[in-house]
Amino acid sequence: MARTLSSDVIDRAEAMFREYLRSRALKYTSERRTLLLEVLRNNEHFEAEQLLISMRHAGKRIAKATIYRTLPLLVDCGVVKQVQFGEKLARYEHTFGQGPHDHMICLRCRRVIEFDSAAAARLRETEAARHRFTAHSHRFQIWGVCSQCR
Amino acid sequence: MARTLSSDVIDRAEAMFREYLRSRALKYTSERRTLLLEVLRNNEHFEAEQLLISMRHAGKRIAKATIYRTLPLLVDCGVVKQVQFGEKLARYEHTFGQGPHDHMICLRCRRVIEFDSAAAARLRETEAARHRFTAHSHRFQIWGVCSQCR
DNA sequence: GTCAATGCAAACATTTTGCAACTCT
DNA sequence: AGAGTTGCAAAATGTTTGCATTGAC
Repeated sequence: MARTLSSDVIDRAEAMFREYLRSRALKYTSERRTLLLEVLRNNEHFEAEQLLISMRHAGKRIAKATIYRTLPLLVDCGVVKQVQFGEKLARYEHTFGQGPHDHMICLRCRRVIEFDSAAAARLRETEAARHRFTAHSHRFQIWGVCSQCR
Repeated sequence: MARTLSSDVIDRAEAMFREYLRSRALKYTSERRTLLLEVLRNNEHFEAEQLLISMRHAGKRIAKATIYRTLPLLVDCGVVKQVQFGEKLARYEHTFGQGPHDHMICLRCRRVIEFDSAAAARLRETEAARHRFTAHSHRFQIWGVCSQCR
């Protein structure tokens, strides 16, 4: 779940976030930095409430509203990606883990398996071209049963 | 949006729904039939609230709770599929339109373009096999800008 | 007649918003 | 100093639930 953070990742993420904020005349507050670090510590998929709880545990005070207001900024600057597994709540993952990937979700154990998305990205370009569409991103989710559950 | 319904579609959908209900000792009430017809009249993607409104317009009274309780049944019996475009609310589409397809969503105009999902289905089998996963379904969504918006 | 379904309103969960106090730049 | 940010609580959104009444089989 949490992992040791390489300072390299922190530096790159922080640079992206700061640059984004600066370009829009927004501020890099201590809450935003704290949240950024918390997000990077989460290797798995996380949600707003979870961030609040683990930050509280770590003794960092932050308002829920601030989390909800900051997450879109992190998405916008590319540090975080929204993933959604058909639930109502918003799930996120940071983009400094393994490379581009999509998700398989086991219907039995709810486990999420990540798989390389290179092929899906190629397919997306093919399909986009066919419809004169300019693709920016995609989401490919596969539901089924994982090997352990069979 | 709405269209002329072939009685063939109605018959097939009704058969699926009734059979499903019967097999679980559930009842085919007039509310459920009305909702089924309303769902079939929607060629585009729809949501719970929309169904309520158009039924009210047509003078059919139904409680919101009934809609929320019935939609999962329609999903379960295969008449309806849930599609989700990264919003919080649940969107659906009935399965009697064109064949299996996935969606491209224009970020500018929000238009949704459907495209044949045969290639995506093949890719899903390839990826599933690679991870010893048994795929049941998938969702492939592409975000970008449509031809009209460029 | 029985068991499930309905309507209604209240409860819920998640996310958004208004506003006064505060803090980066 | 000033514009953007925070925290808090209230509001909004979408969905679920409890319960008395109604209706399908």
